[in-house]
Amino acid sequence: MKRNSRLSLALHTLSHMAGEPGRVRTSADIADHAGTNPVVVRRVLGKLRQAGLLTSEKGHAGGWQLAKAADSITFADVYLALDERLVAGSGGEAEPSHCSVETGLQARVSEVLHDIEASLVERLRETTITDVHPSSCSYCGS
Amino acid sequence: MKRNSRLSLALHTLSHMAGEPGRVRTSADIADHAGTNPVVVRRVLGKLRQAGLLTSEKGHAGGWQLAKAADSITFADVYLALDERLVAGSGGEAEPSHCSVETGLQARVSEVLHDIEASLVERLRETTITDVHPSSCSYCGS
DNA sequence: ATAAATGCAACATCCATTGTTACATAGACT
DNA sequence: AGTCTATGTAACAATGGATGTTGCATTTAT
Repeated sequence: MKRNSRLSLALHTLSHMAGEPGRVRTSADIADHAGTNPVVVRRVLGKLRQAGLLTSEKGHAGGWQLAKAADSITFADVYLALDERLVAGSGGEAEPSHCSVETGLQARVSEVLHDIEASLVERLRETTITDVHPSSCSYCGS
Repeated sequence: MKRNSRLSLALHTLSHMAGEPGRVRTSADIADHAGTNPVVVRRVLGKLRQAGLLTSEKGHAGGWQLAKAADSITFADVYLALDERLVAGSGGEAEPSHCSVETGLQARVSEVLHDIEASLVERLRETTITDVHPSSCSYCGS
């Protein structure tokens, strides 16, 4: 895994689940397929569960599963569930500065970044999890 | 300094220069005002010089100054000169994956991020360096 | 010559993300 | 009950990118 990894991992996993909705997957299985660690998987998917996109069951035969129809989950839902900010600096406020140039600057830049972040979310809202599942998929068997 | 720092430093410095175009500033002066290090300043401003936005002179009485009119320098020029990518993952290609789901996913996400990056640049193109210089500025005296 | 500036390389520090280990807890099966 | 397998979570290690720092060569005005 490298960059953008939380969002990639989340979308990747959800997409596979969309291809085989009934199947319960363990974090170990998912981690193995994604080339990462079960704890990392649980961290990421835990956020999706908090957002109501997934359910998890503990104990024997436990694991993870979609909480709702795949075509009702958009990329934006996933993105927002993860608290990611792909637009650097679009969250958080500018530090106060004694310099009026700096202050005015930050205000302008922040405004632009905030707008761009919003339009990113709008774009992500156009795609659902079902939109990316190809006909040939060795993992889910479809 | 914290995050977004290269762009902030660049815009901040250029804005001050816009208020007093004739004045030559050393990297030490600039670093002092911005609360950072002269070497960092030279690194950042060096990129702006490569892009033709600034000139620098070595030796005694050397320093930095605008290479062209402040109102002909947009935020986009500065942003592009720095090779920053404020939209994470919008640059670089996806790593090849054995998994077709992953591949399709990356393609979609990359497309969106690329578009968003482009619209960020468009937004930045709307503002020039002169647009952020306030009437009261202790540093440049204007 | 000397002083003052940039240019640049090499290294150190910091910080966020990811990866790892360990363990408590919960549920299914015998 | 007891065991096995899973999640949940905390604590810590490793990694990587950005920033900060030091040192020195080079250039230029005095």
